[in-house]
Amino acid sequence: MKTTKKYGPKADAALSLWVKLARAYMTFARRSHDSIRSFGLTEPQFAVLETLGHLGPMTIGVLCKKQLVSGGNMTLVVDNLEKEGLVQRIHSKNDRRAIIVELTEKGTQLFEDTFPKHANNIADAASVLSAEEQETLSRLLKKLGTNL
Amino acid sequence: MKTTKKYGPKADAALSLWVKLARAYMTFARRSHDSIRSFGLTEPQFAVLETLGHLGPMTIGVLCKKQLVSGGNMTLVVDNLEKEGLVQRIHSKNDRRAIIVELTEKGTQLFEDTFPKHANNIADAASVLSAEEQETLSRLLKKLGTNL
DNA sequence: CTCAAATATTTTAATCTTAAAATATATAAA
DNA sequence: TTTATATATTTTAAGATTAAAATATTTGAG
Repeated sequence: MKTTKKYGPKADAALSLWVKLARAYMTFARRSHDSIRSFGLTEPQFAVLETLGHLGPMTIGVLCKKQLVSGGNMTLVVDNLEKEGLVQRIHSKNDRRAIIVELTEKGTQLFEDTFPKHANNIADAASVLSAEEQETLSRLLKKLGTNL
Repeated sequence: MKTTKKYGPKADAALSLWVKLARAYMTFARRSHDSIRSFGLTEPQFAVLETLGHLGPMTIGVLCKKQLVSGGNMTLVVDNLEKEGLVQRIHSKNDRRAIIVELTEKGTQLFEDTFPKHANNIADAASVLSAEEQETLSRLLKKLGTNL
């Protein structure tokens, strides 16, 4: 969306950048969303599956930090995955406040079946950019994300 | 999040890019969110205010397309803005199915009071990047978003 | 003129998301 | 040992988000 008003050149450029970042993210997320839905999961559920599949069991608090979501949200997402039999909650022996979440056999199977497809879908979506452009974009996004 | 498995160099690079895009977006959105909350609005509400403030009254369908959200969602967001007295729904004379949403006097005032502050906040958040880097990032994001 | 197809918005059900508060437990200071 | 502070997760309330279905209206083919 192009503003018709001016807020100064720096602000205008930053607003334009923010709009492009939001749109690129939302359209990329839409595409990711469509393929994940075909696995019978929502994106936040798939994100948890992916994190546990790649990094192994972890507490709900660590999942929250990695996914950048609140504890209240993660409780519900894990509830729904548990309901599907894809993960299980295990009380930590070291800290009785803490819950460790791990994939069940079923969850591991679903992750191994679906993630390569998802990876290919993501690669396809990114293929409009050359390898160099992807590297440049990654570097600038990382720099942008660091300040915030 | 760095994957420990390999899905092929192209897929790995694309996955890494997607993670960085998602993180940059979410941390930027977090910052935007914090300043908008101080205006007593949520981000989707502010997005509607901003769109109507810059571009003038428009139908709910057009708002949906610009904001990349569903009709069910927009109905609720506009409901809440209406409840706050910031917008009003007007039945279109040209098409009795269509509803035109426009800012009230109160909504216009709030938009004019808050948007410059928001613009400055966005400029500040983007300032970690030079003007050239911002231009490069904008160009690559636009290219990425076009394919999707 | 009639009717099928398309469109605009709303409604419904389910999931996601946050902030704040509550509960239980761990940690560290006194 | 006691108590204040911090931490982990859950609960609550409210708003956001989608997909699908429903309702009302418009458009265009026959």
